[in-house]
Amino acid sequence: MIKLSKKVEYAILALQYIAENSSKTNTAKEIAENLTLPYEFLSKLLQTLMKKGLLVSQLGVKGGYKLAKQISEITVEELMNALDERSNIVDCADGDSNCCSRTEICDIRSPIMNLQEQINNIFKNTTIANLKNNL
Amino acid sequence: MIKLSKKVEYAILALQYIAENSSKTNTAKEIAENLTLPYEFLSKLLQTLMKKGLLVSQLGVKGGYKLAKQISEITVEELMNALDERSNIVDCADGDSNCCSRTEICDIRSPIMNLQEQINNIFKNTTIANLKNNL
DNA sequence: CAAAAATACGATTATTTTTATCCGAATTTA
DNA sequence: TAAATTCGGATAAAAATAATCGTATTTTTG
Repeated sequence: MIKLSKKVEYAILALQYIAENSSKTNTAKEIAENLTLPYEFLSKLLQTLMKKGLLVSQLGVKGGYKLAKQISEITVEELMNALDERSNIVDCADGDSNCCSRTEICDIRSPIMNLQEQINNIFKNTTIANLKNNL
Repeated sequence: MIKLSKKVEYAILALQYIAENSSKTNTAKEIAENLTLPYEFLSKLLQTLMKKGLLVSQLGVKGGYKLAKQISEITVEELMNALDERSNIVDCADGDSNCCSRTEICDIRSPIMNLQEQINNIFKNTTIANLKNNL
């Protein structure tokens, strides 16, 4: 619980890899091999990032991916939003007021939402570029 | 992802309930009924909290649970530790240096650990008493 | 133009984690 | 001794996560 999914973890590594090799287009295969990540899974994930505007892709031979924006401009929050629908720490944090049977008497909702915001702020204030050693 | 487990959610509600009824011992059944939580599940959970020293239990008829310490003295971090083994956002954050094949070249480990600490601080600075409306 | 190297996309499967339940034993009170 | 309760182990069900498969489409290159 309270953990990053493999998707997010792999994506961070992949984005950093692409950033380091920004002079060329990087194929999913090459990235997977160099980072020792499952190709098919990574491939899906890159496609998602492309659709969400974090990557630009080129089809066909000589195809691959490039960054659509600098990794210093991509926050962890943005990445998580791109890869997963929700990042709510509790179900009712997403605005569904009838998420649980005790909604009317639920005393913890608003303070939990506050916790949520604090966590979001951390992810909002951390970029993919920040998540690297030896800066 | 990045969400509180039901265990933690139910435990927060239960601890607050017990705090509000601290003059008596509260049975798992009563708590479950009043909060509309699954009895068996809650029951297990309370037993765990007892073993971890957050609750005191009394066996037999007239048995039940009481707080072992004030909810203003129980942090969310303490509760999560009591209920779940780990609260690491990534697997390798728990000190296992061979958790992934890319450990030696993994650039993101230390910054991720930093993220981890920031999140832990939030949970460390929030008590169960804090997680209540209208304080 | 044909073959090869890629991404694109939908479906499906496998694995793990989370949530929930069942049952029998031990304890305490009345 | 019966009832109400916690205790503890095992198991099951459900959900989420992770991974794979197969096929189509696009593009380059020989």
